[in-house]
Amino acid sequence: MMVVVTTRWLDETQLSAWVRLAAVLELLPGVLDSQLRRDAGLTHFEYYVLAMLSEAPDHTLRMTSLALQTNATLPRLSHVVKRLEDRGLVERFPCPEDARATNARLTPEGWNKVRETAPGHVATVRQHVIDVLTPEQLTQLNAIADSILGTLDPDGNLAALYHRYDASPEG
Amino acid sequence: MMVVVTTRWLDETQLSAWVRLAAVLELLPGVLDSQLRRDAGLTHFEYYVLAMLSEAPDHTLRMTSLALQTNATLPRLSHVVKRLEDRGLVERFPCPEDARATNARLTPEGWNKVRETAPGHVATVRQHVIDVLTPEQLTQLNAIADSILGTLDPDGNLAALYHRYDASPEG
DNA sequence: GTTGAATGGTTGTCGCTACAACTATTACTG
DNA sequence: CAGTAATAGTTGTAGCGACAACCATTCAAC
Repeated sequence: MMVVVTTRWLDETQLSAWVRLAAVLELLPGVLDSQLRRDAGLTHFEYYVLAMLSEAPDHTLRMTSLALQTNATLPRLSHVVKRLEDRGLVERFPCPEDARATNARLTPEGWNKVRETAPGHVATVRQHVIDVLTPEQLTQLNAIADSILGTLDPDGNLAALYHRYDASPEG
Repeated sequence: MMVVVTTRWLDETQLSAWVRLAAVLELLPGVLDSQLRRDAGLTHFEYYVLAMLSEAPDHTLRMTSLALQTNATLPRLSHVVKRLEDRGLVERFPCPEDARATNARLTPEGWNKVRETAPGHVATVRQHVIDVLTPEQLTQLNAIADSILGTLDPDGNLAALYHRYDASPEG
């Protein structure tokens, strides 16, 4: 028995929306990455890792949680954290409650790095996304991205983060 | 003289929209890549290259044009096309008009590959983007992505593409 | 309380991409 | 019509991420 499934192609509006979204997907990460590399010597992913830690209680997270929140595999995270550790931005220590687990904690230098780096990053996000959209469009984008994430990230693992980094001594 | 520039942080709506968009940026490419790797043995970028060629007159493009349309550096494209050539999906030949230039052309096998692969790719795009949005949202997304691309891709280099691949002998 | 399975991480290897260096052809400039 | 600059592309090297293999610890079963 031969089964033929006819493809539902995209109409003009659908195609147009997808092509544009695909272009954003292709270009925006590179722009964010370039700015961070240039101004802070950090990959976007490295910055993301530091930012997640800076939001966590005691600036500490278990590797597994961190991997989940950053959409990284454990091996990848392990490599990245090792490099950040070599640079003195993060430190690792065994988790007291579970001897299998490892905690990653921001060092004071790492915390400073995040606070120094955040403004430039936010400015870039503003320049290319926030400030080119109307308040109405921002609301729409919220709903649109939310719908898309419904299938991509049903548990909302990546929804944390992106707070403010004030100049106050205590975060 | 010391200059202090106070950062304009994001308000709640802005932050929410950005976090969600960032999550989509992080997750969607992986999903597209996985499907293509699994079902066609192609990277998303490789598929993109083949797709661009399939849209071009005579299924042929100069390396530079192809690089521009796919947002790739020339070295990267050179490596990728070499691999595709080894697999028999693409062939390279010197450009008649300019002896410096190289043309890349889809082979019949490459053209078949694109037509075989397109339906699954479109289905994935539908599943995660098109079909989870209302027609109204698709229109909104069009305008939003357009605004963002205004700063990212002012010349519209990536705006081509994503047509249909019918079963008819001639494309 | 052992045994087997599941969890939490690390390390090693391969493939892909960025960057730099290089070659070859064409376009400017006087 | 030289000589220089700009364009078009390839190749080599280094770094990052995916995947597999591996070790250690905890949990589950009986």
